[in-house]
Amino acid sequence: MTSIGGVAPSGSSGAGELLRLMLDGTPRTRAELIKMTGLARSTVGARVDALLAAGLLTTSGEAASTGGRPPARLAFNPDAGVVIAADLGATHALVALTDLRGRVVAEKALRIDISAGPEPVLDRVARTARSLLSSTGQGREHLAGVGIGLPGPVEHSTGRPVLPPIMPGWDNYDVPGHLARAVGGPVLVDNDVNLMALGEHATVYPHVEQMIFVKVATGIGAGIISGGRLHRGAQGAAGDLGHVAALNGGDTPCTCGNVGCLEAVASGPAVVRALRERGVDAGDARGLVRLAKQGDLEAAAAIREAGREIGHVLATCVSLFNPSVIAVGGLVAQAAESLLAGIREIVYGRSLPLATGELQIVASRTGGHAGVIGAATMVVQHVLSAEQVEHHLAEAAAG
Amino acid sequence: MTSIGGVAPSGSSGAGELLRLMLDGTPRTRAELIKMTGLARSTVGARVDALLAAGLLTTSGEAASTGGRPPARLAFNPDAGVVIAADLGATHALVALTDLRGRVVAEKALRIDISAGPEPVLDRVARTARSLLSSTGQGREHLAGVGIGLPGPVEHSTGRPVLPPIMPGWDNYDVPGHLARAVGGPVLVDNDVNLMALGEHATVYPHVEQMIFVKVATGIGAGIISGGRLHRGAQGAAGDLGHVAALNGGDTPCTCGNVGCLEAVASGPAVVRALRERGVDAGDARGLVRLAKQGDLEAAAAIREAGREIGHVLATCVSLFNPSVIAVGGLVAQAAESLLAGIREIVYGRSLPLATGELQIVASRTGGHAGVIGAATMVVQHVLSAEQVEHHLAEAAAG
DNA sequence: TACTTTTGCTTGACGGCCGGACAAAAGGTG
DNA sequence: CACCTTTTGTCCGGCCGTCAAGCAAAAGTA
Repeated sequence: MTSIGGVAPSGSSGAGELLRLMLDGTPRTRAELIKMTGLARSTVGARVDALLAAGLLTTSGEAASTGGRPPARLAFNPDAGVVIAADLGATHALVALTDLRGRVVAEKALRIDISAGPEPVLDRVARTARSLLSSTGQGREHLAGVGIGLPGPVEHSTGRPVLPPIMPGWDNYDVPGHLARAVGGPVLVDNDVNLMALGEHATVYPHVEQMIFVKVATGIGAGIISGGRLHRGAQGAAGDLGHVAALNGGDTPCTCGNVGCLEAVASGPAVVRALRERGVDAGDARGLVRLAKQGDLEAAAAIREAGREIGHVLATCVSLFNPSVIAVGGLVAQAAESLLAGIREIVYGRSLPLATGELQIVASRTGGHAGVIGAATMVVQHVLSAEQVEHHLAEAAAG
Repeated sequence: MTSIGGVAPSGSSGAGELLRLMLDGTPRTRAELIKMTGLARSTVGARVDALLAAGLLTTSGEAASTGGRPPARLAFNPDAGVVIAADLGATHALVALTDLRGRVVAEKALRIDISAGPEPVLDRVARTARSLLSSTGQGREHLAGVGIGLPGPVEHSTGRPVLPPIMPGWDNYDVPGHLARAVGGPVLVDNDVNLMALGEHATVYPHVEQMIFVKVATGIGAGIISGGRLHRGAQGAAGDLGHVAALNGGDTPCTCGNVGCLEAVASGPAVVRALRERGVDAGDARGLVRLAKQGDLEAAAAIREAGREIGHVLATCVSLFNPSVIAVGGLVAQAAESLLAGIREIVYGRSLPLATGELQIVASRTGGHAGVIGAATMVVQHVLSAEQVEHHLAEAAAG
């Protein structure tokens, strides 16, 4: 397996591609793999051996015999490594340890102040990550990588925030360098909403090619899956729906300095404000959701009205993008019925039948964990890419 | 080269990938190819030989000597085959014969009536295609393929129109089957605006990853390039901007049955109508453009106002998509200054700096040929994909 | 017990790619 | 003119991955 000529061998083992077939989690027999890949028995046997030796595959019982020796079932082994996944907001952070399937094994919520700057915040995240690793008995050699979502635009290829509006001191900071030193492994960074989209897509809609994930909380943002892959845009700024002009935005001032932004009329704080003007004091967004869940009609109506405003923007997105699924998450989406009702009312009424015919508008199913699940998914997709697996196996064989 | 076991050989020659490097048109020496690919001299030599034998590469002079034998320059040979490209509108069609670079060699404009149904229209296109082939002395053996753009949604994988609003009788019609029988070769079909986006991208912005092409004519539509590839959407309905709600759409009735659509206030006919209400009769969209080019202030103002309406919708698209380029084409865009001014005014004023910082909003450079160039590009990208080239070379070696 | 099915392992063959070697081509230099 | 340098074009032996085929073992069914 060691490369003789020093040049990368072009006829690589191909075990990585075989592993990718198994990443959906369904166990398969060797015979099924032979059928799926079209490879020879001997080839599949050799690749399965390599993956079993690396611990990336395990045997999981036997299938029913059809008259002879029962075939052994092979399955992807999600415990071949662990991932540290973190989802950072303005005031809260969630740090989790997941398996290679993106399932949360252990987690810890932190109160943070993102405006304190990158060093103190990332140091606390790193400490929490190390304690999660040691409390679950995982050494650093089991760590496959670290994924982290930040509440602002990120240049994914470098892992650096770019001009984030609510993260003073973070602009162009080397997040991967810091976390690699403090925790280890490859470190991948992205915008938090992008990761929520990635997580929702990977765990709930793996076969959907086009979808939009909308987060409605303090801000409003969207993550876009195009052709089964995350669409990040030219500057990593795609999905920034918060500062689109709302239909009835009027002169409502927005934190961005402009007026009439969607975020100024349909975000959590905006709905709380609108409700206060009607004489109902919900306190904050959390209180708003509580009221709505208790059946308060005023709160439900206000949330539904926000849904309509969001729906007008999403109608344009539907016409432009033609997704099959719109998933809505974020704190306000916990009062899902009202919000979805408002969104659906406008989107289905306003878009063309061809685009809405097979469109589902649904609540997020990953709930509050969408961010960390997405961060873990991002790491797993990187680490278990065909090239990375080939590389790993080659090193294991050489060492 | 013939496959012994009947199974596709996985260790294929790889000449296709080498050809892909040459598709940008720049001539290169063998030494440069060796550096770029990292392959051995002998391997590059063998692949170049195969491509030279197939006519896909040609030698194009010598480079400067650095003291010894001057290296021979190799270049992609765009005359290794021809493509029939057709762009169909409601009343006009353009049929062209292009080389493998997408350059139009010969063309013919037709008056058609798309509502006459697929058979008579496609038969006329096919007759024109055959006459273009014979008049340029090209036999069917030189035909690499046929590409055709239709004014409605198309399921690209099957080449069948899906519920097209202005093409009665075309729904689910087997366009590729008909044209393959009547002309020959592989036949690829797509929406006309998608093809305009593809053509503009391939010929003017080949390295741009995210862009939007907007066509403003009788209707308004957009083609989207995401990650360097065409984004078609879940039902092939992506980019349908014409029936998005315009900001000042009011109750203006639209042909789709809804009110306030962008197409109802900013398309060519809509601007002509608005102008007539101000007492200026431009006749049709062509007359409108003529007036604007002659310096008529009323016409320019009306077009600019249409640009503003389009700009409001595009501002949302920019926030959602974060493209690097928006190219504007179609008949009305021939009065580019006024239209672009209106679009820029709103988009740059309304979107966030991060998204607009490197955004170019420009007029289409492919002009009236965008559609056929895109159709040709679609065929070339298919025919010269690595797999197709491998296949072609293998057959040539076997036969 | 005989048969079937699946696995694990081995063997011979083939094709792609590598590295090296050598001749030819084309220009510069003494 | 002879000689050197650089690059190309071509050939050859060898390595590696894959394939097809075969055989023994395992484990269940008839």
